[in-house]
Amino acid sequence: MPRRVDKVERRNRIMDAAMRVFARLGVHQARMDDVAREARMSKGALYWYFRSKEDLLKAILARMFEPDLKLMEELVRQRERSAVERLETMARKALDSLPQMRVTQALLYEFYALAARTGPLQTLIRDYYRRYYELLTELLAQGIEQGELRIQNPQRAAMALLAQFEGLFLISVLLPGVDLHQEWRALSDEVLKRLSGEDGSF
Amino acid sequence: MPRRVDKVERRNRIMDAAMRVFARLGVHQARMDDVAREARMSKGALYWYFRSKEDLLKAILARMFEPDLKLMEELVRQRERSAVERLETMARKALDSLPQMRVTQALLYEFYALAARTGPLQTLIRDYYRRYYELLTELLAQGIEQGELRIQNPQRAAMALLAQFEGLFLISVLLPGVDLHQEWRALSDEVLKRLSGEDGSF
Amino acid sequence: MPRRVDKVERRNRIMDAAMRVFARLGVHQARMDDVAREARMSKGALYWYFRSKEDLLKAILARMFEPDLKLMEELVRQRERSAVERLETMARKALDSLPQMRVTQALLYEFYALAARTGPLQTLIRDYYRRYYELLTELLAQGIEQGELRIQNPQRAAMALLAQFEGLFLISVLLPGVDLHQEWRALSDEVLKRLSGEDGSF
Amino acid sequence: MPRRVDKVERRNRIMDAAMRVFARLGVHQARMDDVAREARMSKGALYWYFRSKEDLLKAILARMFEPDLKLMEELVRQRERSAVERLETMARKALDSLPQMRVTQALLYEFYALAARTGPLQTLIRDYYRRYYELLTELLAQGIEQGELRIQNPQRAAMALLAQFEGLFLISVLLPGVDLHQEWRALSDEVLKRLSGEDGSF
DNA sequence: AATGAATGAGACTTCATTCAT
DNA sequence: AATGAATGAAGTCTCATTCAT
Repeated sequence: MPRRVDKVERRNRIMDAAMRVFARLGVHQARMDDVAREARMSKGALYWYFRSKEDLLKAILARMFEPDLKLMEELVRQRERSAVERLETMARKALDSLPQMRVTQALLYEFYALAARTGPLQTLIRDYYRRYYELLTELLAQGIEQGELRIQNPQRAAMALLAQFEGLFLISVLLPGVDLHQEWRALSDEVLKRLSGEDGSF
Repeated sequence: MPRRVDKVERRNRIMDAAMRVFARLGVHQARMDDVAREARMSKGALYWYFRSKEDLLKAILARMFEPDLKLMEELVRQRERSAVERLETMARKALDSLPQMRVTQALLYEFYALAARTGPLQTLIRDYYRRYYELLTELLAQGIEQGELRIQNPQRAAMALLAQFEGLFLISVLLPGVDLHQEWRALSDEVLKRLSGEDGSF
Repeated sequence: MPRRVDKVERRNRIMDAAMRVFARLGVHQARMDDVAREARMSKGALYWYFRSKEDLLKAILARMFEPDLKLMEELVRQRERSAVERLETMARKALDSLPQMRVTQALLYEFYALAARTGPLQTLIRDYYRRYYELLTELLAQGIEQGELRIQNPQRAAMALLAQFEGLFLISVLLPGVDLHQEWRALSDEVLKRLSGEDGSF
Repeated sequence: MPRRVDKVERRNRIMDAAMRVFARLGVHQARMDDVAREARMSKGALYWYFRSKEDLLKAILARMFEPDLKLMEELVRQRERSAVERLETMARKALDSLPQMRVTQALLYEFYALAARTGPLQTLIRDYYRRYYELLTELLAQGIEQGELRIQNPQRAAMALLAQFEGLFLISVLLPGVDLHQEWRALSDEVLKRLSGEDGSF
């Protein structure tokens, strides 16, 4: 009767620790020793659950993106609901998760840097992002179809939306004084108004 | 009489090489050997012109940001010109430099990742960014003063502008299909219209 | 009443597996994990039956050499039989075991490499080999005594015999085309003839 | 004006050190640190001259085998000389190099163990050995042609010769008391006699 | 008796930096 | 000014062994 451990819990614990360490020191500067110490395990245990540092990084990436994708997929599926309402849900959830995003923001930009460079993670990150973009486009298309949204091109609108939120997020890193929470809410409100508004500014 | 080498030219050559290498491989993955080879020098020579890798990185950072700051400072100084015109100049210059930005985009995100993380470069990057933000705010303030711009808060408007352009830039990395040049122009046009427009959407 | 496992059978199973793995990968490159997998046990179980990897190796070594020694001891004891006949028996048994030797040939040379190097296994291997040599010498001495063999010095003859067979065996590793079985038989025949022949070429 | 060093001398110094260390501890047990210390260099310097441990091992292997091959090639080329005389030269040279062979004997068996096992060095070692075998065969063939040697099959004779000398060499490892020098000379004499003798015992 | 998990010393290799010329 | 060589700390990963159940 061997020692029983919850493999999933173990992997999550390591990923949690690694995210903190990676965010603090940067993916490359962080050593596996640091991760091990943060996870209160030996280095060897890390390698019991993850083949390599890169493997660990990929798992973290997946775990970061998948909940958002899941939410979007769910929202896109709810065709009976109004598109605007669903966009509001989305915006609210994003707002709620902002506090914990702060922790991983550094890590996120690390990932974006990786996305800009040919390498094993580039495709992965871009694939996640593209999927998110496609789902958002579909949601907007549904809104147009239902006559709720006064926009012409759901693809360009989706892109513009992503750009604005990503931009705000990035700015909050570069200009530390920015009150991300407040600006995010303001942007959400305005954008939702414009999407359904008559001026068709998207 | 020994030939005096042009120290500035030498430093620039090294920085050019380093930027290419850093953009290609990432700051951390790139070795000083790679930089030396790209610059067609010995590794030792690098250390004649730069104290360390970090020093080289800082110099590159400075050289990347300073022309933009110089331009902005110049524009802010030209109080006799219309603010909208000066913003147009700014937008056009940015558009012109887009092609070469592509090359160093990866490097830029590397810097942003560094900006998100406590460390010696964080302050430096944020300082540059803050300075740019302040100058843009001042330019907008001049526009308000001159009655050209129909916006309330030049600070928030500056932030929104930066966010939108940074956002678009980032999106173009994450969604490879995006035609950055075209989108950038479209965004510039729209934003300038909104800045001076009656709806006060900023 | 708990089922008692057969310790000896278990140890043999592990040794069999280890021999295959060691032969395939080399003693050093082979990991205890590999042995465990080959033996269809957990790694922990290995350590229930063997104190350490070295211990396992020693046990394998013993099990490889002892049957040959047993046979030789038995033959030496059969003083009533003709020496030539007994040598023939020996040669035939060796020939019969050639096919399975192929499997462990790599391992054998690993052992010989160890025998050439100061270390815990050196003495062990040399002791086995010396014992074998002594028994062969004794057998030859009996043959001389009985007037069957026309050789002067049983020690040198024993050494020469061993050298020739070991040499052939080694050559068959280094020159893959060699038909070991055929050459071995030819050598046996010739050597037996020369041992009892008139020319005293040993 | 950079520091000038003799790269060849440097490589040789490292190889000398590595041979001593490998022979003493075994290829796998020996660490690159050990080699570095023995060569009185830093570990980094080792990697300046050799890409990897395996690379170093290959270079050593080449340096061990090539002089013997060179000698054989030279002898085979000297068609005007009697084959027996040339074989005598060969035997004498081998005898002369015996003392230093002692040092690398352990290493040699390490190599033979590698030759018995699938891997990057197997082909290399076998190729050297095969070349040596072919050259010896050719030399014997010349001897037959010139009517000096009374043997039928130069290939089998070459194989038998190699087997006998390799066997003796191996035995001297396994039975430490053997006087290798004396036995080697005795074997050489006898073999040369038999090669040219009338009994055609090869 | 046996297992799956965990440990941690240590292996090879890399690379920013320094040195001798 | 510049070079090729050298250094050595540190990084990732491995693996014999031990542990808790």
